[in-house]
Amino acid sequence: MARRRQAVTIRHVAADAGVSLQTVSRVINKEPNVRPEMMQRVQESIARLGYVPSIAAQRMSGSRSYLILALNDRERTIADWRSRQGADWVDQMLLGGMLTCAEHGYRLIIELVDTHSDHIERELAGAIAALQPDGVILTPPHSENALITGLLDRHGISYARIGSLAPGGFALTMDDDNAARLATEHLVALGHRRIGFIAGPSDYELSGWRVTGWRRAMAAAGLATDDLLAEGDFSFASGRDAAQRLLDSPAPPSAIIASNDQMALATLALLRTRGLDVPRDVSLVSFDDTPIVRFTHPALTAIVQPIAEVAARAVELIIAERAGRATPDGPTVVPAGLVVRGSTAPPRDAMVVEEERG
Amino acid sequence: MARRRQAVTIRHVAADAGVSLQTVSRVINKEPNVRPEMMQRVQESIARLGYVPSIAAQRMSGSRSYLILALNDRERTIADWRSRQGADWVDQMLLGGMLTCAEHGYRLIIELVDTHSDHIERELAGAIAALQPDGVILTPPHSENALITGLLDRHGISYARIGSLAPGGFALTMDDDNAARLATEHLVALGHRRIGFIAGPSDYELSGWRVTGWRRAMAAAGLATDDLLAEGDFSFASGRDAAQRLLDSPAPPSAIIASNDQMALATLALLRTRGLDVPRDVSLVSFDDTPIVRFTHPALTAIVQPIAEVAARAVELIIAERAGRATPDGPTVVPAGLVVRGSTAPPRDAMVVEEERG
DNA sequence: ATGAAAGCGCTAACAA
DNA sequence: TTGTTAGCGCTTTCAT
Repeated sequence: MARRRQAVTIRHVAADAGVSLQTVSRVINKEPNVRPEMMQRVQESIARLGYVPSIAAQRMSGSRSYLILALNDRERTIADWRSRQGADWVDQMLLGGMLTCAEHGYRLIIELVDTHSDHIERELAGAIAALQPDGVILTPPHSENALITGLLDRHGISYARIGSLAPGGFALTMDDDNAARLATEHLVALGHRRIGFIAGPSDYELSGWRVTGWRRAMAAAGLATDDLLAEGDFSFASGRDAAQRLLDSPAPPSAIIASNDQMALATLALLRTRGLDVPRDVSLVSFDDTPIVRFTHPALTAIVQPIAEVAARAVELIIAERAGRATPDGPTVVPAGLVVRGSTAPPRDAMVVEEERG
Repeated sequence: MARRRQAVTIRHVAADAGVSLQTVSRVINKEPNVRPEMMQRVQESIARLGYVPSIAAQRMSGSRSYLILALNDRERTIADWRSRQGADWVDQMLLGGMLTCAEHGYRLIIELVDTHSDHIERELAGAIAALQPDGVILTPPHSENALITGLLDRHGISYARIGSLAPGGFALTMDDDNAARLATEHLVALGHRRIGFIAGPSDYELSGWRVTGWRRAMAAAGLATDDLLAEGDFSFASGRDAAQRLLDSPAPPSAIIASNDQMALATLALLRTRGLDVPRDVSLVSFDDTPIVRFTHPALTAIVQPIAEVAARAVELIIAERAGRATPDGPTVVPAGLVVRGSTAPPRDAMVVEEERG
């Protein structure tokens, strides 16, 4: 294989336009101090020759690599891919992040990192040394990882943390407390009074926010939350256990909100096993709205996480900072939504009351 | 932002080990002509300093960028991501391709390209100029695109074509004809004699292979295929139309094989609309085995496409070629499998016969 | 507002 | 087997 060189370089453009390399560079980088007529002449040459700057060369001399790294948990991501259960977190990140990158001439590279802390610094340091990314997007459960943020701070690489409100970098959330409130209010409006909540693990900061949202909405409706909270770890098995605890309590809930899809599916399966109908006997709301919850029977009412949009915003923040544009001080909150499907209905007793009335 | 430089460069390593830059370079690239003791000394320095070569610099001087591009159809990919129907093609590509890349120090970058031919050359030429990838993986329907392969040939970039048997680059298939044969034989073994086939669009070469596999298996079983073939374009709507044609024929099939999941789901929905039970009245087999077909009622018997493995093999072929290792001449065929679920059963008449016997 | 020179980190070609 | 030299394509100084 011959040594591969750039077909068209800045040199060709400079020669074609009859200007110096610098002028071309200035045009490429939209720098000031170029007369409009010069700029146009150069841009015409660029278009005519089909010139595209080499990212490698830009990185070599300048400070930009036009690369943004999206860090995802290795174990969980690979497990999701292998199990083919329809989790589409990475796809949604790509949808929002990659397309937004493309708009600005950047590329998004998915990078998997081990949670195990021995590896994490070496791995990330290696990726940084190899790629010299202009920015890094952190996703749960790494958004709060001080080892990671410390490393990035030391390297002067800007980063965005999805699902975090901590200072340092750009914090973005998907409005978790509000989302839980939405789900709770939906059930309250249907007439439910005992609404159980299956929380996620506490190493995800957003788990707490969701509990808070549920608690607040319950309190606002004058409802108690004692004995109505169970914690899982986002896995199917833990969801089943949590649901079991809720259902076995002296006064079981007439509706359950699960903090993610796997735990909601586990709850659905358990309810079916016990001969309980959804939504007639128990209503069920899921977080995430990954593809599969549309295909269960009944399809699940779910909180829609705006993953694509939050990824897009994260990219925009990183690029804006590098471009020297103003960026917000506080966290960016992208609102979540609620999709009502077949798994929520008025509780049994409420229906009886209605029937008695009628 | 300060001009960001490499923290540890080849220079530091050379100084630390007391050798020349070139010797370090040779060790990094596993080149010959380095004494084992030298090599070890250098490797120790590399480990101690935590040195990782800059991909940008490697690309600048050498011929390798350690980047592999995976080309996917823009429109279809974005539609899949947005619709959140569980299509996990990209995930499976990442699972196989990215992890294999990582093993060899490469990175996989997903690149979306427009099918529209005006754009395709400019876009790809731009991506090549910007990234100078060491290899490109083509996926259907671009695997056979002469505009693309011509451009890659001219640039001397090695490429792999998934779902193609054409010469030029590395051809890989997922054993489509055999897969269709498997599905057909499964139905034949259950006692079906009229097995309908919904083909994919003809711009996907693999559509034809699947039809061939079905035809051969039918012929081998002594069964006719007249009036049992309908063509769709992989979309839900086209699947419904095709299923309609099959079911409205004078002698409708007792089993249907659909060339992808969307068309299978459409067939399932149509059958339900017509009050036909799956699998009691009609058996149904899908291609692809994307996540959702496990959650339909009944779950669908499906051909499992080894997307991850074929992506892994594609990456390996590209890397092997660049490393000067031997590569196979012919196409690489990765076998597909069949997962039997609830959508296939003996046909009604066969059951009647059995009942009469019993 | 424009240009010339220096060098980023690394490897290919050549020399020793 | 090892080291030296000359760039790769671009952006940063610093001149003009």
